[in-house]
Amino acid sequence: MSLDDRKLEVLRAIVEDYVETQEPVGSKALVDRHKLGVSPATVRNDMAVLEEEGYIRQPHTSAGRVPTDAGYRLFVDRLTRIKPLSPAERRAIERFMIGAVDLDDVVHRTVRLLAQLTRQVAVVQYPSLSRSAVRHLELVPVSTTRLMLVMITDTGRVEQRLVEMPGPVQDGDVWELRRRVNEKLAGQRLADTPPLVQKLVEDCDFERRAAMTCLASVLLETLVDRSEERLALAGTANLTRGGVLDFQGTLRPVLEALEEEVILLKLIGDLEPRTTRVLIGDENQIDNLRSASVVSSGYGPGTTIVGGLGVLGPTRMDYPGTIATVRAVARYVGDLLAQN
Amino acid sequence: MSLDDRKLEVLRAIVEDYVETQEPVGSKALVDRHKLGVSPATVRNDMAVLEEEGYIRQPHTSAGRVPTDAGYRLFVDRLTRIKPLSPAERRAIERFMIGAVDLDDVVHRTVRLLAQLTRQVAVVQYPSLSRSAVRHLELVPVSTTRLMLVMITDTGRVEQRLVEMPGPVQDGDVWELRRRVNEKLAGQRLADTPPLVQKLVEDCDFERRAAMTCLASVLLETLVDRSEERLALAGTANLTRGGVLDFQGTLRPVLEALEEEVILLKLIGDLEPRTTRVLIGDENQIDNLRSASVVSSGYGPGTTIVGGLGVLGPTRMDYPGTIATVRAVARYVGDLLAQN
DNA sequence: GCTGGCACTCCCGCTAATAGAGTGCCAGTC
DNA sequence: GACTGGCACTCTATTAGCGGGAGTGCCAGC
Repeated sequence: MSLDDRKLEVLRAIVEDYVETQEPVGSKALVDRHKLGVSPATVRNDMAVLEEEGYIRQPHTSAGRVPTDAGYRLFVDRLTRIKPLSPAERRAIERFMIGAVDLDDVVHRTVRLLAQLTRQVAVVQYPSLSRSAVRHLELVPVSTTRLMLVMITDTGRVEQRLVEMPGPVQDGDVWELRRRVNEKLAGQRLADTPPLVQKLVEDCDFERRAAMTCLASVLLETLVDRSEERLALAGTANLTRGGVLDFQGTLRPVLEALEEEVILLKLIGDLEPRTTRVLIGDENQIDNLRSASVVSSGYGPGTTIVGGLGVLGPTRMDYPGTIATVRAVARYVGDLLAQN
Repeated sequence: MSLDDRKLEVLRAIVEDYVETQEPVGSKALVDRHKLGVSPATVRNDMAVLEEEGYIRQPHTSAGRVPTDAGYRLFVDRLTRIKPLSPAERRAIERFMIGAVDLDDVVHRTVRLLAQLTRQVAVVQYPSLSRSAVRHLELVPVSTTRLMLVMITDTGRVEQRLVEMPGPVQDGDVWELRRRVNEKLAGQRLADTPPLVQKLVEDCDFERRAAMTCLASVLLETLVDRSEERLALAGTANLTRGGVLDFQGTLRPVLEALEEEVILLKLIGDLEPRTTRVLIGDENQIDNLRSASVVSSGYGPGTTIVGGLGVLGPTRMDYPGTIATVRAVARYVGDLLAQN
């Protein structure tokens, strides 16, 4: 038996009411609040079917119905009415972001904004290094045998790292190294650099070979492999909304998960351009976040993606609203980056 | 009536037991667990006095006693037996910190280490800019009219900021600006720079005056005033230990406070060299953290302080252990910085 | 295929009763 | 004078029992 239109309508009503009231919703309450044009008994029959199909369930016999993860899934995929952002929200975004002064600032403002608008936990990934291009590499001597390597990318990220040289380096050497490195790497996307770095060493004249090898290993190891991703987080206090009801009793597992960068990156990583992804319940594959949903989106100038951002909350969340907000913020940040 | 030795001993026993069991402690249990050499009745009399003096209280008639903030205060000030770190803990510190590769790494490892060892929320302040000295300033052209200003400090912090120039700048100009700025500011403590920056502008030849003015304003505004402090936070999941009993019901206010940089800075700021500060309950003057205590310490090379770090938990915390750990970690990080 | 009616189930909130822990006080002892 | 054992008292936490109510499933009728 397939689901006719009315059954879908019933499902939508259940989701909407449950999200709002946080209480199992019964047949009577449903017909009262929504003009379904049929009697409670009919709705009950529909509910029985929806339950059999796995879209809703009863916490216990003779309680109202609650959506299952599958129910939310169906709701998000087929029943979501696009909810345009209110003018107030649009204004809020602009007011919040205006005057952002550098990348750090943009990211911090964004994450706070998201947390505030959605009233959930927000996560913003810094522009990913591997998807950025090198704008300039700078070498600064900090002692006779140590250089500070500073990399500036086109997305505004600045990464630095100390390089321990094999022996004392002269100003002239630094100059030469800087010239060569920039010549080869400036303008290249980070992801494409490893072979170029390799080549740099090979092409180097003998006397600077050792120094360049040092530099190259730091370049490879640090700027590409390690610490490649950074994150900002905000709004953890929002987890306590809705009492202890969401997240089955304890926040502990959720808070633990939020401390793991790897987990967060997984949640908001691997996104398709121009789409907003919704992971419901254990779709996110993370044990600690069984009862959480994640709405995420990639951002970047134009249709490219340089990083991800998103929002985490209880499965019982306002999907249409959250999706709209996340999408709008992602777009706004992308435009902001495009201006640089 | 003053407190004789036995009464103090009773207070200590109460604090220790309560911290361990999280339950109000009664006279009988006390004499059983500690060899006080007197009968429960006697202890009860002592308790009555301690209560009158405000060091302990009863949650309700005929329950055991619980320490008040004043009780903890007395305990920390006069009754704390110094608890040396276990060899395992020492090893843990070293194992954790070894291989830290740059400042970011050091700070992140430190905050995680603290959270893990104390099983509380940990906060680490990045070396404060105002207490750092400029090691080098670098100017990197990113377009014809924009420079990236990068500042490297002796504490390892690297700050960068985009500077919008009044007009196109040539390589030679950049060179000259860089030379002048470094000549004047390198080696200076950040706190001392404002007048020097002022001087830089005044001493500048006419043709570069406009550019230098621009640069100077960014130097002042950004590197000294704004974003001067950064923080790392870890271990929020530890707030959920001890159920909902600590923090009177909700974590909400605590989580909210932890999101405010200003508040955190206040908690671990203004520290005396070589001391560990303990703020108990509302001694910290922050409404949201009435039922929290903070143990903090300054760190830095030698006896100087370049930043603060600390731990936040319920007033009912293991003070001797936490104090020892915080102190040890602060010292370790200080030594680490001294090596650079 | 929809509806009204009805019996049934189960949760929730209320009250009452009980056990237990701990106290304060007092009279007695060293 | 300080300490102790004994005792009555108070308050909490737990358990059990008992409607009220919301919601369901099913069935007969339209």
